[in-house]
This record gives sequence, C-alpha cells and structure tokens, in this order.
Amino acid sequence: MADSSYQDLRQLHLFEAMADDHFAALMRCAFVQTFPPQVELITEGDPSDFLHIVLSGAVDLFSIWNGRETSMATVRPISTFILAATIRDAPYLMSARTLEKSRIALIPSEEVRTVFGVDDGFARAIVSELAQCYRSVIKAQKDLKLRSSTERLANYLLRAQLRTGGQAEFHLGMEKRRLASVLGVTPEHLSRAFRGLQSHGVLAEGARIRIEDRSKLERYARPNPLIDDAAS
Amino acid sequence: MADSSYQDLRQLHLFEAMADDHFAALMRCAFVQTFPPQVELITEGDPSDFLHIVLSGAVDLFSIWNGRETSMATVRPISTFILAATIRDAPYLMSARTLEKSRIALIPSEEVRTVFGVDDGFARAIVSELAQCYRSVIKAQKDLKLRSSTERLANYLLRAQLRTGGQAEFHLGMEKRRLASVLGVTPEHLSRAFRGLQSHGVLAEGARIRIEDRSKLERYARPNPLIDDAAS
DNA sequence: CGCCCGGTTGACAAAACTCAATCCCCGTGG
DNA sequence: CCACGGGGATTGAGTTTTGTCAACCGGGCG
Repeated sequence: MADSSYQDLRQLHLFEAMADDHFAALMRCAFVQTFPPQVELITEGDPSDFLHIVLSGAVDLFSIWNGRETSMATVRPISTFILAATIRDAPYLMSARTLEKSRIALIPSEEVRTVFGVDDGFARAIVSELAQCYRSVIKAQKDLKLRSSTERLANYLLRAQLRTGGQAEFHLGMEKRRLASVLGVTPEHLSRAFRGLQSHGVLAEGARIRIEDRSKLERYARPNPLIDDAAS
Repeated sequence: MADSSYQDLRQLHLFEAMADDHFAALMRCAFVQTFPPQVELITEGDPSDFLHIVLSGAVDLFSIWNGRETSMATVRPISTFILAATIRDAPYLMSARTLEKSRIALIPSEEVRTVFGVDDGFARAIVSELAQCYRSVIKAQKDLKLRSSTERLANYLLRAQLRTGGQAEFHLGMEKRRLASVLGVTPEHLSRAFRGLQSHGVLAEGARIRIEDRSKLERYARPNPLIDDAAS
C-alpha cells in the first residue's frame, strides 16, 4: 500500500488508538483499489468479506426491495462503511456503488475481527464509531417520519450549506435524482418541492443553490439539533 | 438491588463477559424502580444520566418535532435502551415512556463509561450490542422508504406472528393507535389498511389478529430477511 | 347508567406518485 | 463548427396514497 494511504488511514479516529503492530497487521492484508464511477462495490445480502474505507471520491449506499430502490446514505472521505456487518460477520444490509472515480481501501473482515479480539483500543474506537452511526440513522428516521418532503428538502439544504462552508451560494454534491432518492421522493416531486421553497428564499439553478435569507428558510424548516446536527 | 434482578442482569449478553468486580461496581450504584404505565422516563434533548434496562413491562421510544409525534421502537425485557447516548455522553435523541407497569434498572451513565474504559469484555459486548441496534434501525429505514403503508402492516403482522409463537391467531401487543405511529401512518389510515389486508387472509377483531393463510399473505407482503429478520 | 376513549367510517383535502411530453445541457461525431 | 443524440430535469394532467375532520360506535369503568 502507498505510504500516503497508510498515513491517511492511521489518522482515522477508528485506527488512532490501536497498537502499531496491530495496525500493521491490518495493513499487510489490506489493499487499495481505484474504481471508476458507477461501479457496484458490494451487493446487499452478500457476506461481508471486506471492511471498506473511502479514501477519495464518494460512495452511495442504497437498497432494493421488490423492484424499488432507495439511497440510504453517501459516504465521503475519509470514512468506513459496513463496519457493523463486518463486526457481526453478517450479510450486508445495503449495496454500495461509486458515485465518482474513487479510491477505496479494503481490509478483509476476518482480519478486522481478529484484531478487534486482541486490540482493546481498536475495540473502543469501534464502539465510538458505531454509536455515532447509530445516532445518525436514528436522526434520519426522525427526519423521515416527522417531516413532509418539502420540510426534509429545506432542512437538507440548510445542512448542505453548512457542510459546504456556509456561503449563500453552494453546490449540491449530487444529481437531483439521487437527492430525490435520499429524501425519499420521486425526481418529479423533488422538482416541485424546489419550486415550493422559492417563496422561502431558495433559488435553485441546476445544481447551484442560493439561499437568499437563511433565517427565513429556517422559519419554515425549523431545523432541530436532535435531527440535523452532525455532531452529538 | 434484589438478588433476582442482579442475576437477570448478569445474564444479559451485554454484561456476560465482564469481570465480576466490574459488574459489582456497576450494580453498587444501580437501582431498580417500578413505574406505572404512561410515565415519561426520559425526554429527548436531556443529558443521558442513566443507562436504562427494562426488566419487566414495556417501554415506548418516541420522538417529537414541531408538534408531531412518532413512535420509534418498543423495548421489551430484558434489554437496554439509550446505550449509544450513554457511551457518547450525548443528549438523548428519543423520549421514553412506559407502556405498562414496568420495572426498570438504572445505572449512572458516568459509571457505565468508567467501566467501559477499564473492562475489555464489556467494551466488546457493547460493540456487539450497538452493531445489532444499528442494523435494526437500518432495516426499519428500508421498511419505511421502500414499502407502502399497507405493505408495512402486512410485514409487521408476519413478524408479530412469529414473535408471538407462530399460531394462526395472536394478539397485537399494543394499541392500534400506537401501531399506527410505529408504522408511520394515522390511526384512521391503519384502520383502512387492515381492511385492505382482508383479501389477503388477515382477520382483525380488535387486538386479536388471525392470519388465515400465511403463504397467501406472504405473496402480498414479500418479506425479506434483509428487512424483516430479527437475527443477522 | 352514562361517560370516556379508542376504534371505525365517511367525505373531503392534501401530499405524493405515474406517465407522457418537453426542455436543455453536454458530449460526440461528422 | 455544427447537427445530433442521450440523459437528467422540468412541466402538465390525472391517479393513488395518505391525511384531516367530523360523526358514530361500542366496550370498560366509575
């Protein structure tokens, strides 16, 4: 593995506290691969052979049932996905595909579980990571069950503005059809939801979004730290 | 704490692998309390002062936003709730209330974190528990995003039948208004969804449900292990 | 007995989806 | 350089799903 990747990974919160030789052991059987966009990395239901880590690019976690598909989350550098499946040695609950050209590190799940069994710092880091993931999903579920689609879009835009640096004008990081899937609506409906937010100060021109008056949008969206704050 | 409660807790997967003296330390500052029905045990947004464990009865985890309320999960004996908040020392994301008269064990979060820091078996047990919780919520989210309300009800009934022992006739463990909230619909809509399932072999008379022909209902519901199986 | 409350029903309204047509950007190839 | 084609985005019309409001039913309990 390239030295730069090695260093990037070592600094991940997940690997920070573990013993050097255990980290080295993980890295020995890990490898990094670059994938073009739109490649399916894993398929739900498959056994979890590798822990995946996004080093660059972006990965979409999605799921299919009865011919319908929905996007569950986007994974951006540098973070892992399907940690829970790896730890429990259980099948993937979601599929994953690259959104852009992406560099992915793969660590055999077997080896992750072995090191988990012997390295206490690693075990505790995993607790922290999983607790974080759990709380994120709970927030997503509250978003889904308590808000209308337009309210979800409004709050999504408020979060996206912060994530991209807080400028009044920013760029949606994805196609609108995929944003629709993330929000749990059809692309047509999303289009109408955007129009519905015009009166609350949202200007959308393609993927470029402009929030004219954040506090006005907030009055409509009513963001809540227990749903929308990334931290905590 | 009563000796029987002590033994019950000790056998929990979460506490099984930990050192005796660490378990004893947790128990020393823990206490068990019995609550009547409909008591609010915790409120979302509050700091997570205690890890809660349901010893008997049942607890509803719910959440409120902008005047709307939704039921997120039901906790039945013997299991914990708000473990993630305790570990991260973060505010509760959900509120909790007793559904019936319930015995609840409370362990100060501070103490849980302390023992987590020193007992490796406990730390690993928490990993396993959190990974399980995480996967459960992911399944719930797939259920919500990929299925219509009637499909959710149909699959819920199939799961409930298995959970209660597999008899053709069984009892809903809760009021229908709460089931509606769990499924993310209004009580009126749930009522209509039940009627819609009559043609798929579901007979509902109050809280008593009868599934005339499970395979017929399954043809409609299309249950999927990656959404509906409790294990894995 | 009569009240209260959960459940059901009906009528209507709002939200969201479907299908089809069109637009428009962008990249390709002539 | 421009015409063409493809795919995402938008728009419109109509349908389905879900929610709202009000009325009513019926069992359990004081």
